[in-house]
Amino acid sequence: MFAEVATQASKLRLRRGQTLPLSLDGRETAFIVRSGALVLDLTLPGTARQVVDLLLPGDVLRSNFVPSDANARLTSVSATEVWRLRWSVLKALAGDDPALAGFLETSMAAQMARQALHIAIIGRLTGEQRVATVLTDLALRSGITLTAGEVGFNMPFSRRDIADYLGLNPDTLSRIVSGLRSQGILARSERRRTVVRDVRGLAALTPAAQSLTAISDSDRNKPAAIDAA
Amino acid sequence: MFAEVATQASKLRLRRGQTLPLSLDGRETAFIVRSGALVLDLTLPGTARQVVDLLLPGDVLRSNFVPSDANARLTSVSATEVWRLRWSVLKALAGDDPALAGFLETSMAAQMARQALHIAIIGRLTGEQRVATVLTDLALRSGITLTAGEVGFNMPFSRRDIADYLGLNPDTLSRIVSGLRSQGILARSERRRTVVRDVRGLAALTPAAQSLTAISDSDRNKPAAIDAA
DNA sequence: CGTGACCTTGACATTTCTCAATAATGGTGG
DNA sequence: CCACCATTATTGAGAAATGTCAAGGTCACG
Repeated sequence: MFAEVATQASKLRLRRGQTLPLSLDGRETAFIVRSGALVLDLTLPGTARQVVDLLLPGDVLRSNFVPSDANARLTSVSATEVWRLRWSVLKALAGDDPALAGFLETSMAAQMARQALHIAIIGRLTGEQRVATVLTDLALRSGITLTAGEVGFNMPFSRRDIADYLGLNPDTLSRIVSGLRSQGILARSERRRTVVRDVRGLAALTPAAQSLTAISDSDRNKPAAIDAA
Repeated sequence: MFAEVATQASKLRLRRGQTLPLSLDGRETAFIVRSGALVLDLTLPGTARQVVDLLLPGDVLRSNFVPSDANARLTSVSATEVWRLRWSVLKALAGDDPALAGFLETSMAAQMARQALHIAIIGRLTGEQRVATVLTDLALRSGITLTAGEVGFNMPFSRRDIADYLGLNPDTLSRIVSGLRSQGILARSERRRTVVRDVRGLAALTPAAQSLTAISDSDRNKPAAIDAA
């Protein structure tokens, strides 16, 4: 379904750490993540940065989804392929292709719902609950079952990225992760990879487990996932 | 521009405290706030509720903007008029009316941007900064200038609503508000009304002042505001 | 004029942050 | 392939912010 989009988009290949400008010559821009991972962050004056979204393959971002004036950045955290095009162009394509229009609308609604959940997570969960939540989320979105109860996934995000996503300090996050390891929930894993030893135990720690599963299930039907599979 | 929508929507009049179901017979629903104020909240199992959005006249909400499985509620906090219709119907109307389509798209992008800001506020600001932020926001969105530097606005939201919006507890919020009063930034005001004595002083307390002003300025151009004026 | 909801405030508990020291990791040039 | 360096991660101790609990006050409404 992305064939038409592919002809119109610039295909950007980014290395770890590269930052993309959010808008091109002041006009609204759309980004489609094809592979790798990026973070969208926002830094209010005088405060620590806040990661607003972790973007994985299939995610769509519009520059207007970010407060226009704010100091927002889109940064790749691994080798990444991103398609970029003017929003007006993508919208025109969607006008001719109901499947694409539906995909964009669903994707956007899902993103909004995800943001709402993110607010509840940051606003109301304890540190440990937040960490359990993001790990569960990543496991659902990009995990591979290793053995019964064990799931592994790539972890392109640094401690700082995850901490900033959760509204915690890196120090606090590190302590919490150590705690999860000593509880036997996480394995002592390599740098850019996480292994969850006890998926049920992890899920039991997060009040959002059910919501995440629901979002994940509805995502499985989305064209991008099928397209990528 | 809402003439056509008006013929299709059910016009709901709610009293303070009434809760609306978010979806009608399982299908996606759209709400347009015409007067009054509502809160959209979300409660993860075993945690305090989190208010995800404060809805004021002109705001548009779609039921899919909320995690489907989550325990979400839309509650009126004052006498309110809300238009409700199926999203499919509203979408069809937008298909025939580019102005409406544009309005919906802008409104949605603004809402997403607002959510992103909300995440940064909850994730990274101190209690006092959060309170200053929400007061500035309300002053910009619904305030009336009284004298130079003084702005008044209706405050339909309870302490609990605001606390839940900011991810604080009501006790802490109350302490912070008392502190702002003793600093001379807020006036000792009536129950459902707030008077800001020193708008500049208040704005100086929030790192998000500039972002809020930017959003507010772009909002002034939106049809609903003009329409309501 | 009594009742319940909402708000304020104090004392204390808990969580998270800050700062600093140390360790581990990954990339680079010799 | 190794030594070095910058970056990232871990951990401890103490500080600061926020939460919890409890008591009392205020307000609106019947």
